[in-house]
Amino acid sequence: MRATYRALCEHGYAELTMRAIAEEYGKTAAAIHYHYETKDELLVAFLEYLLDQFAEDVREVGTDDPAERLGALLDRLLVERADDYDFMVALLEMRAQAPYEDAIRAQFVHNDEYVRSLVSETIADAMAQGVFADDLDPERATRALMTIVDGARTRFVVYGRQEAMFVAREMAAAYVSGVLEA
Amino acid sequence: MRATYRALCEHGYAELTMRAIAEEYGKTAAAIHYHYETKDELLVAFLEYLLDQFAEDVREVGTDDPAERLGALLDRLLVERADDYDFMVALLEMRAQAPYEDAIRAQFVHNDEYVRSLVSETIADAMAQGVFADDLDPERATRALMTIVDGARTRFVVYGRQEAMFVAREMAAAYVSGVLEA
DNA sequence: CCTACCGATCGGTAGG
DNA sequence: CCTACCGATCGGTAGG
Repeated sequence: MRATYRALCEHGYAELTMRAIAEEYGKTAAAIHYHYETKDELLVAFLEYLLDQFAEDVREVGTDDPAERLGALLDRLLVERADDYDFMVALLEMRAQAPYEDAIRAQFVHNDEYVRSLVSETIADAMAQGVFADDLDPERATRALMTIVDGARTRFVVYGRQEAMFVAREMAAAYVSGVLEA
Repeated sequence: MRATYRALCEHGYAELTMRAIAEEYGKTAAAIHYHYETKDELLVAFLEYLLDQFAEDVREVGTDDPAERLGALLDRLLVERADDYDFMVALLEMRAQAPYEDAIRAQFVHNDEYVRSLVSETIADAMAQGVFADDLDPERATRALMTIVDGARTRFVVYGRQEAMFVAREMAAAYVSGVLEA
């Protein structure tokens, strides 16, 4: 998985070969086929590995106070990823395969549902405590926030500007205080 | 260019071959090399063709009233693209190459600067008219709106859900009325 | 712009 | 998990 990650970062998905992965692995290409029957199977396993790191990252936010917790979640999703350009590149490379590989799209859908449930429940908690407006649709607000997150990641990778993540964090904060707390 | 577009939509960037493009073109692969020396050169020309369609789309927004014009721009960037899944897929496929091809990244940067200038000037006009708050940073507000736009496009393609575009349009509207007009 | 073809490289496998 | 190798396909070109 780590060898696949390094090979993907170096070559990009379009130029990713079993031989390049094997080189990072320090073994031959045949050795990889011993563990994974096909290239497709390897890449599906790799995406699971990649997305698990995302899920772990947001799952371990331990704050209880809902408003504070929402801020911590947004920090995890935006600020703490601003240092890892390679990771964001790897993510976009895999995302671009979703329209052509159902198994890959399904993994992204599943991961997105998980992250959204964490955010959505936090917003619902804040509403219950009266910190947020009482006429919100938590799922809709969550989708709005995830749109910011995915926009920042895309812009970070395409334009190579880390700043995109901080602009997004500010914007998310403005949305929370300007719309959710209204 | 049209043949390249069709071949890209059908196969994705990673599986895009000169032969597949030639088949859509209705000629042989050698015929393409008569017009473009290399595959890279063809794809750079193709991206210019693709991004020109975007630029044309937003350039022709003719409304004068700044607040109305900003709404029209956002409609062009979000709502009117909600019917063209293939176009958004083609865009993401090319975007994923930006980290590995400087020429491609440069084209995206240039296009983004152009679109942002249109939005930014409209926001500045609205401020001058007193419709928007007088302490805004138009460029910063524009980056925020573009983050929503790019997030929606990415989510539309990755999750295959057109709804992402409409959620983003609502969110952009909430940002305009909740932050810019505040 | 086609026919015919090139060397290089691809994903994958047999046999050990 | 390696050596050795397979058929298929890649981007690109010579000659017309």
